[in-house]
Amino acid sequence: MSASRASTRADVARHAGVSTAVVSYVVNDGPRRVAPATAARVRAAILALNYSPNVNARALRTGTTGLVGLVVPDIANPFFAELAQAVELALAEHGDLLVVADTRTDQATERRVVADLGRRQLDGLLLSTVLPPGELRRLGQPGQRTVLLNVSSPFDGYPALGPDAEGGAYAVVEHLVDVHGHRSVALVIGQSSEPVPAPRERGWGRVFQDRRLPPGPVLRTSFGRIGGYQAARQMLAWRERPTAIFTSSDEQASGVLRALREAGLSCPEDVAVVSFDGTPETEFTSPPLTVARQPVQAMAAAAVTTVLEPGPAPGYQQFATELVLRESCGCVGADARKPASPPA
Amino acid sequence: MSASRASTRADVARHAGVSTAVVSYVVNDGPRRVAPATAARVRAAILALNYSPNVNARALRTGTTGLVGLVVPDIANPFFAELAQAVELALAEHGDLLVVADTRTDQATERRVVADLGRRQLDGLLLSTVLPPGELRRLGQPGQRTVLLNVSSPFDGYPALGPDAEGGAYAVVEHLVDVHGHRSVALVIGQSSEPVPAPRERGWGRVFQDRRLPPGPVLRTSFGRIGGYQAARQMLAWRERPTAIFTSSDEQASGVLRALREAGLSCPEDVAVVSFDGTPETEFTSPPLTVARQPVQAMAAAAVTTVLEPGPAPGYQQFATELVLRESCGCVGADARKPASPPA
DNA sequence: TTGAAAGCGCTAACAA
DNA sequence: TTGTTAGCGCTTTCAA
Repeated sequence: MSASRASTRADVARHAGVSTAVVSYVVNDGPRRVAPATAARVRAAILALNYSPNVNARALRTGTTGLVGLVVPDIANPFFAELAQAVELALAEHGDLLVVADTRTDQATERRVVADLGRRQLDGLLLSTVLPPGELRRLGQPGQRTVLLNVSSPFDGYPALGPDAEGGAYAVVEHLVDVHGHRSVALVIGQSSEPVPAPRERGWGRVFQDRRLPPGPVLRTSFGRIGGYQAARQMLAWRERPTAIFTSSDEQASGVLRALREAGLSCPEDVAVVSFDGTPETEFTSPPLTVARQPVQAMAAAAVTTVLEPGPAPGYQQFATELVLRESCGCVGADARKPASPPA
Repeated sequence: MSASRASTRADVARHAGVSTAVVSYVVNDGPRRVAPATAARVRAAILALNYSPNVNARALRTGTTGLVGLVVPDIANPFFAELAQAVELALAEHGDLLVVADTRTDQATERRVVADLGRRQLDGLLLSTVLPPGELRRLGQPGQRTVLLNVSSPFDGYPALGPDAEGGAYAVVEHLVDVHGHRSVALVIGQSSEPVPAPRERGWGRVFQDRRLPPGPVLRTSFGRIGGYQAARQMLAWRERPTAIFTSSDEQASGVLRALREAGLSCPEDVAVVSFDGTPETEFTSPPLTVARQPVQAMAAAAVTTVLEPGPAPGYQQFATELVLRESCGCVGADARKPASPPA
């Protein structure tokens, strides 16, 4: 209502009878010391005038904005939503703000967005990319420090971090094979832009390699729920349907579960399902999902530290996933919980 | 790697043999006209020097940052994640960036966050508040235009928008009563800080009022999955358990569904469940949920227009929800889809 | 059509 | 311990 013009440090200086430098020292708690009495007067003036520093002016002067960007393929995907939340929390502890950009898993959009943010003088950029590695390298160094998120191996030229996707996939598929006796596990995985098989695929494949078993079928589809749903429908139409499915994301698993249900099949009795991510909703699906859970909090904290910390960037930080056993693999009280289902 | 210092408009001016003003005219396409030949020279220089304007300097000069804040209680809640995505998309079309802040449904955190963002010279603030209305009013006018999101009635002092929550709740509960013949519907709703009953509660209540029926039981709990789960567990322990449940959020419904399943009850046969929000995952729950769906895209677009558009702020904009009928109320092919379940 | 220059609010080097 | 002041890079008025 009031404030026809916000007060500036000059107003405060005048009001307190000091110089603007002193105001600055008080506001920033340095770099010079200020006499307690003077400081008190300045603080009183700040309160009286309801002064708050102009962030843009400071940014112009210091070259730092207190803003960190996060670029993700799909913020509505529970995994990225959880990641964004964790990153925001970690940033808040540093007094920094989170700028979110969503690329809709589209390469062109990502190019535009990254170029855009590169021009913005953010203090750092956290990037979960869908661009092929080669192109990313050609991106050159944008103004700010960039950390790659959600990658599963060292990435030349950038600090990077992510889950041990191969290990996580191995563990959860191995569980299906060794504990539940499945001889074959179908893989539902997102379209990869890389020439090498994605880590989740490698982990899955290695389980069978190690046991000299033929790997199960591979279905490449989109990462979302629909992708999982379609992949499962396809498989259920086969003459010989798989007894177990490993999906590369929780959302795909959600789609698979729906397809199973529509087909009148029960999980885990008819088809076991396990997935990768372990977002909170996996505890609430029907049945609850056995997953390789990503340590989201830890990765977010590390990402923020890496992007904000001065000094030489660490190369690659890998995070172990956690195998969470629930009902969908056949482990926990699967029958006690389904008194309504027939003996089959 | 290179750029020991980014080039400035002065570098470009020198390179092109013009003044800095002309560079500015070219970059901003105004406010003065520039001779085509000159403009071409300037553009060449910009390319040659890989120049891009310093956003902070411009922000300082013009007082606008190209940043809009979004404050939500829980970005990991699928509804807010979807909202954030839609807002980001709408902002991107304006060339603006989204700053996200998460209050974890905590009033103290929200106070801090809003004060923080208020000092940041953002171009606008989109606020989904958990503060009591009175306090919000006392917040006074922050620097930027603030639009309240997710409110269901006019809010004195702020432009605001949100779903017709009362109408949506009414429609979905009415469906349960009129079409499926339930005489009583339990309400699972989030803790409200308001003295008046929340709109969703009013809509639910009015269904019974209109029919001179006693309303069903009310369970106040948290908005999340756990809240729904606990509320349902509680109800299932009652001597007479409800035949239908309306939850105030999809996440609560997810919790209810899990509790039902654990208790060996089937939905909708034993207990029907309907909810409010209609996030994408409700199509994938078991069974798929009948919901009052919020028009997220439309609300996000309106929010962005309202916060960015100059001129007098519109007062309150309300959006109708859409009744989406699926299986959880008992509507669609509920038996055709469950060939594995016994006749009961 | 273009150039010169003031000044946005702040920080920090330098002087006192 | 405090004051003075030069810019950070940009936009835009005013003059040419």
